[in-house]
Order: sequence, then C-alpha cells, then structure tokens
Amino acid sequence: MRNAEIADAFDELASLYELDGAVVYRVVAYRNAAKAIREAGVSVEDLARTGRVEELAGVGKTIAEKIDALLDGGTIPSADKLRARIPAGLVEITRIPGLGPKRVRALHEHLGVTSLDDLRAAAEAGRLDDVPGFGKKAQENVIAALAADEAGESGTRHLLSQALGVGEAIVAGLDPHAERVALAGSARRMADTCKDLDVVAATADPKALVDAFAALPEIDVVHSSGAAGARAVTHPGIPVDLRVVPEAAFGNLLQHFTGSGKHNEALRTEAVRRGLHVSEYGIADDESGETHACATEEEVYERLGMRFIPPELRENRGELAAAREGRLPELVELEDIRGDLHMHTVASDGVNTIQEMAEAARERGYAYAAITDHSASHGFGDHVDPDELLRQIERVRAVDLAGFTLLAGSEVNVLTDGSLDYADDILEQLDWVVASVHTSFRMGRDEMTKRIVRALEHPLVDALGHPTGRKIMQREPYDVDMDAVIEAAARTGTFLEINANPDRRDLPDHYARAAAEAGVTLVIDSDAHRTGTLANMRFGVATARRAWLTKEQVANTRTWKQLDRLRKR
DNA sequence: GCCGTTTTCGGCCCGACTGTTTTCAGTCG
Repeated sequence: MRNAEIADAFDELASLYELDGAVVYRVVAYRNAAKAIREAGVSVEDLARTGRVEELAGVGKTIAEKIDALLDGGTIPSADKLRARIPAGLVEITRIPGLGPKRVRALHEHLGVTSLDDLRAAAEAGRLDDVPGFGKKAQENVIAALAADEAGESGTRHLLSQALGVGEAIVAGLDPHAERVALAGSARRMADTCKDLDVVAATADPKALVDAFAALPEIDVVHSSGAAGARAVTHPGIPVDLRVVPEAAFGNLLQHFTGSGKHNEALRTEAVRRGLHVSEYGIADDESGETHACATEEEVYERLGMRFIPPELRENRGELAAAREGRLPELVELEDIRGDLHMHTVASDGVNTIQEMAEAARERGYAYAAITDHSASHGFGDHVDPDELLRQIERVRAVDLAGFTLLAGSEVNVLTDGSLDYADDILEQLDWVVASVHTSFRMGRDEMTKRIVRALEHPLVDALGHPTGRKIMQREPYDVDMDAVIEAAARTGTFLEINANPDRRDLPDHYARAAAEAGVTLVIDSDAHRTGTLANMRFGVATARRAWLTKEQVANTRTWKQLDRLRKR
C-alpha cells in the first residue's frame, strides 16, 4: 500500500472523529500522523512490516496498530464503525468555508442534512434559521459558498511558478510605498502549489499602503481592508492577504506568515516550555512580562535559541531540532549550479536550435550543458532516429563557444521491459544519457519497478529523468516502488534527476531527501524546451533545498570533469 | 492520541474575524 493511500485513510479517520465530536487533540493526532506518513520518503508499509513504524514522529502504539489493521484487512475497524454512523456527505460539507465540524454536526442533528444537496435545499427554504448558532447571515453565506463551489472557484491551488510571478509583481509594486515588503507564505517556502499569496509589509502609514495595494494592476477586487491589512483577489484568480505592522515587528510578522502552520505550531510549543510566547507581534516573556518585537527573522530564531532556518525547510520535518543543535545543512543555491544536463531543441519537441540553447546556457553563467532530445521511439512530436542522432552528435560537437562545453546527449525512452530504444553502440557515442519513462504509465507496480530498475542497471544510463512521472495537480506518479528505485540508484551509482519544470518538480522533495540519505547523488535539470525555460532551474533548486540537499549531493554543482569522474561509467 | 532537559500523566500555539450573542464559540490561517 502506498504512503499516500495510508495517509488518506488517516485523514479520513480524523474527519470522521471530528464530525463525531471527539476531542480536538485526537483529531490533530490523526492529521499529524497522516502528514508524517505522506511525507515519509520511505515505504510506511515496509516500516510497519518490520515493526519500525513508531519511528515516525506522531505515530504511537494505537496508530501503529491501526496501520497494521489497514495493511492486513484493507480498512481500519474504528473508521468502519464511524462510517456506519456518519454520512459520507458530511465530510464534503466541511469543505464549505465557514462550516466546520461543529456546525456541520448541528446541521445534521437539527435538519437531518447529509449532503451538499440537502444543505442547498435547507438554505433555500430558509430552514437554517432553526439551527442554534445560525442566523440570516449564515443562510446567505451558505448559498454564496455553494454557488462558488459549483463554479469551481473555491479551494483551487495554483502552481508555484504562477503564484510567484504574481506575488513578485505585487511586492515590486508595493516596494516604493513601504519601509519593508516581502512575499511570505507557501510561495516563500517554494512549495509545489499555493492556495493564496501572503504579502507582509512594514510602514508608518498603513492606510496609504493599503490604498496603493488596491490600485496595483495585478489586483482585481479588494474584499476587505483595514489598518492591519487587506484581502483581495488578483486577476489570475489567486487570493492575496496583505498584512502590515510597524517596522520594529517586521521580523515577527514575516516569520509568522511564512509558516508553515505546522512549523509555527511546533516552534511555539517548544517556546512555551521556556516561558516564551511567540506571535506575529513579538515574543512575550513570562519572566519579565514584556513582549519583545524583532525587526528581523534572524532575531526571532536567535531569541528562541536557534540558527536561522531557511524558509524552504519550515515544514516541521526536523528543522527545529537541527536549528537548535546547529546541524542545519548548508543548502545548495542556484549560484552553485554549473551546468544543465537536460534540454531539447528543434530536433525533437523544442523550439530553439542547438546553437541558441548553448548560447542561452552560457549566458546564464553555466560552464557546460547537454543537448538531450527525445529518442527514436518517442510516441509524440518529432523524433530522432539512430542515423539522425549520429548527425545530431556531429552538429553538437561543431558548436564552438569559448569557455563552454556542449555535450551530446539524449533523453532515451525506457521501453516497457526496461530496455532502451537505442542500441548500446549508439549510446556509447553520447557524452550523457538521461533515461525516462514516457509510455505505458499505468503498468502494474511490480512490472514498473522492474522496468525502471533495469534501466538504472544499464551501464550507459547516467541519470533517470523525472523519476516518478507525476505532473502536479494533473497526473499521479507511476505506481512504482520508490524505495527499490532509490536502492537501485544507490547500488549502481546512477544519478536521480530533480526535473525543474515547475509542473513536475520530480523527484518530489520528500523522495529526494530519502534518496540523498541513501547515498544517491541528485542532478537538477531544467528540461527546457526553449531558451526562456532554462530559468526553471530555480524551481529544481528550490525542490533540492526543500529536500535538505547540500551542494555536494547535487552532481551539477561540480565542473564537468569532476562530474564525469563521479558517474558510474 | 502523542509525548517527555520540569512530566509515563496532564498537558497539548496564537491571534483575528465572524456572527451570534450579552460574554463567546466556532472557524480559519
């Protein structure tokens, strides 16, 4: 059973208990366990089978037993019992903004509501008034929320690349009007997706700043505004929260709104034990009775006895203990990247020539790049047959740019049996080989695992491209045993790619971290199909940073000569 | 239900906002 499936089961169990009226701490415990399972990086089923599942933070005896029951019988008995009592539609209703577990329970008990349709009928008939705690306003809100839900306007997440574009424009637009302004939230943490944008600012004149905010070209409509900030929606439909404080507390505000929620929760729990209470306004000290405002984030962490934690690490995945003990990794940076080893040209589905891609790569400051067009059997777009590949190699070798090495490579398809679609005598003539799965995504887990492991075992495969095949919010990863893939990469000395395309970011951060811990070297590639998208490298580096990777764990922070010596061939 | 440089029991982050209330519970981030 996949980690995601086990995690889903515990998220469902949490929702069921919540609707059943269980104490919130129990609900929180199940949610925390679900998060730990989802982000585990190694197979939780394997951990459970070997009696090690309680090593996960947030998983104790009871949840370990429930995992065993789930793996053996396919369901969690306590969830079965709750499901018999709590209609499935109620969980759906809690997704309506403003309707949490308590109020949904009240709707169920007083009106017999069991689904979104029931809720709509009750609201339109004006029967919500009969429920304690519900008034006229609640009725209006429910009707509006149901309409927004039907129009698909609620709860949509946005790719980081889209959110960042808008967020950075807003920050630039506010910059002349504020002492300090910065993007916070999941965008600053460089998460895969963002629900909204959080912008924080410091100024002595909040009113003027809010007015400037409302007048920005990116802002479509402002929903509410006051001295503390404003809430608005941008033209691309991304909600934005602007929060304003005096400059003296800017560090607290930035720290608070960068999150993550889980990071802050754990940070504060730890602080309370030392008599300190952290909020967006400062750090309150029980002993002195005073609240100390921090102008910088560095000071916030310092006062809590920790090193500064880079935003990408703030997910409550062990960063607090590491910061306290001074063992945070020195994370890889965009400036460390010396070359890009996966890009396409007009020879397959790219839009620029070899020369153009090479020049653009050199302009980015790289010392080397590999041209890796798709291989012969590629099922879509143009393709490169073996004879054409030999001519392509000649064309690549003919490019002469001072101080820059252009490598002849290929993104070779891994066929369904794990073999490659160029013969070895062709592959041997290439400087660099990325092997990728592009067909038969839905094959069974064992078969897919064998297929990929066989490709990793090929002596001429330097790296495995986009190893899970996921497309963020569009396509699930292949059903593959990633533990086995990581083990095979470590054993054979094959690099695993972090594909930097913002809708892939593949390997995902939790697997990249597990891979590095298993001794695998990662390679971060843009997979650019035009000169402009070479700049996607930043998203790959962000994923690497979220995976706690250092410069040493990333192959292409090295010179080509050093990298050549590091690889298996 | 989890967890432990005060604890194996008794705690478990912090504040804003909303709508419904005469002082607060519920929801959200």
